Formats: sequence, structure tokens, C-alpha cells
Amino acid sequence: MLSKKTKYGLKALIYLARRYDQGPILIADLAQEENIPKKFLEAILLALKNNGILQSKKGKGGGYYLARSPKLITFGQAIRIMEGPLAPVPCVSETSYAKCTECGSEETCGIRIVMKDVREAMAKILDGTTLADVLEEIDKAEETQKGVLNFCI
Amino acid sequence: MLSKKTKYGLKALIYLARRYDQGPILIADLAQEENIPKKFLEAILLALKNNGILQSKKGKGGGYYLARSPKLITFGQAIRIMEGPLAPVPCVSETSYAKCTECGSEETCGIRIVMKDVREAMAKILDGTTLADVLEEIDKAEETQKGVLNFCI
DNA sequence: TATTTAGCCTATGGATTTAATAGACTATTA
DNA sequence: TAATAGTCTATTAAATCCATAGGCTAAATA
Repeated sequence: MLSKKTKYGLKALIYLARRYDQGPILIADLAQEENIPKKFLEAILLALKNNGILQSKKGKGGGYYLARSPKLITFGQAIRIMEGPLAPVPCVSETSYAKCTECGSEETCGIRIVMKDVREAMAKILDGTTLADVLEEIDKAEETQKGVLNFCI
Repeated sequence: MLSKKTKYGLKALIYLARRYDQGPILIADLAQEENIPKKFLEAILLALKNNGILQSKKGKGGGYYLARSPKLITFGQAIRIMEGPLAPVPCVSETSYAKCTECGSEETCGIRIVMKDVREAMAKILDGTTLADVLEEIDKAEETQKGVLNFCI
């Protein structure tokens, strides 16, 4: 299960993506709009900034904004920063491999064999989905919803 | 990341699957062979029993054994018992759905749209992989390893 | 029936992580 | 220089994870 931290972070990224090239967005506004505790959000945005996903501007007229186009930011990148590696076990992680403590031979570990496939499947989706993709999907879903509503009326 | 609890449990299941129809296995033996704290393992096996994956026999000659053929026990079943639902967010869980707190409209939530795909991909693998499958894969991997060793010598 | 075996139950504890809040500090802009 | 808004350090409550201890209960065997 994703932590609240990660959910908040993803919500914030989607929010900022929707307002890309509208200048810096205030933490306070973002927090209020998305119902995120402001101080908690501060820490999350800072982490995203320190990892190159976001940029910020201080002082009046300041705020946060995407460091690059929504087309170039993936869910995978963001989730790894906030939640850690995608891999269910460290021994199959591509981005932060570690030997499983007390796991004898890695090549013949049943758990590892299965989790390798799981990691790959997750990575394929999350590293292949950009913020721009998500915005598009949201728009599509909203159109469909409108259709459903009209149909109901 | 999988918790130690889950890893221990999966190890135990694979161990028991390998010895299916060899009668009950002692917790103590299992714990020692697989390097799992005995008391912790007790709790894990009990949970698996209470969820229909294992059966046990008390008294002398007792122990734990699979409740049914390794072909009929999947990783998905076991992981859900020990780790909880596969779904990254409760609102896409098939086995234990719950509305995300403070998530306005479910149909147009960007996070949900992506995580739905992730859940499906994970479930496809984990619900499609039985203990018998894993034993087979382990054997295959061990054969390959032998080949590598001989080649090296 | 008595005894031993081995799983079952309750509870405790430390360590770590998660979620949230408070307050002082610093850079920037007008 | 005064106001703004991000940055940093601490603290805390709650939850979860990992592990251990000790007594209880069911079952097999002598």
C-alpha cells in the first residue's frame, strides 16, 4: 500500500503538471486545494526538489513548479523518491540493489524468481507513465463521466 | 517491500511444498532449517492455518503441512494473508475494497487510474503462480547453476 | 490414566516508521 | 528594509514490525 506521503506527493505533482507554465504555485494553495497538511507537504515537495523533479522560487511571487515538462516526469521516478524502490525484495531492485540478508544462493531463491517478474511488471507500467499521460487519462475519464451523467438525466 | 513476516511465510510454504505428503513437519525443524525465529514462525504458520492454507496436528508426531496440493496454493493467496491486499491503494483492491479517504470522485482520480493497472499486473503474476510452479522453477534454476559450475570447472 | 509432545494463546517490549505540528531561520523581492 | 515564502531542526503521537517469554491445551503413547 502506498503511504500517505506518496499519495500526497503524487497529487501535488498532478496538480503542478496541470498548471505547468503558469509560474510558481504556493505550498499553501496546493495544500488547501488538495487537502494536504501544509507542513507535511512542505517536506514532501522539498524531497522532490532535492531529487530533481521540482524547482522552487523563494520570496514574494515564489512557490513550486515542475523542473521539466510533464512528459518527462514518470510515476516511477516520483514513487521511488517518496516510497523507496519498486522491487518487493531488495535483491531484484534495479535502482537500489541489495543482497537479501541470509538468502543463500540468489539464483535459486524461489521468492526472488517470482518477485523479479513482479518488479518488472510494475516498472513497465510506472516508468512508462508520465504526468502528461495521467493528465490525458483524467481528461478522458472526465469526459466519460459527463457522458454518464447526461445519459442519466 | 515485503515484510520479514511475509518472506518467512513464503519460505516456510516452499519448504512444506517440497515435503508435501511426507507428513507433518515440526515448527522447530522448519525454523532451524530456514533460519527463522521459532516464536515468530509459530504466529505466521498459525495465521496461514486460520486462513485455510495450512493444517496442523498436535501432540507427538504432530506438526504443520499444506492443506492442499502445492498446485492449488498461489503466492497471491499467501501474500494477501501475511502482507494484506496486493493493491497499492484500497480503492482498486478486488479482495478488500475500501474508498480512499478524502478522494473525491473515484472515476477521475489519476492515481487510481494508474494503480488499477499496477494491481492487475501484480495479481496476474501472483495469483497465477502456485507453489508447485515455484518448486519447478527452483529445480530448473538449480540445474542451470550446476551447468554454470561445471562450465567454470 | 499419566506423561510427554508440540501446537496454541496472551502479553510484553524495543525499534522503526508514519503522520503531523511547531518554530526559528534564510533567501528573495518589492 | 519589510514582507513573503521556502528551508531547516525538533518534537511527538500513533502505528507497525520484529522478536521473545511463558503458560495453556489438545493429542498421542505408554
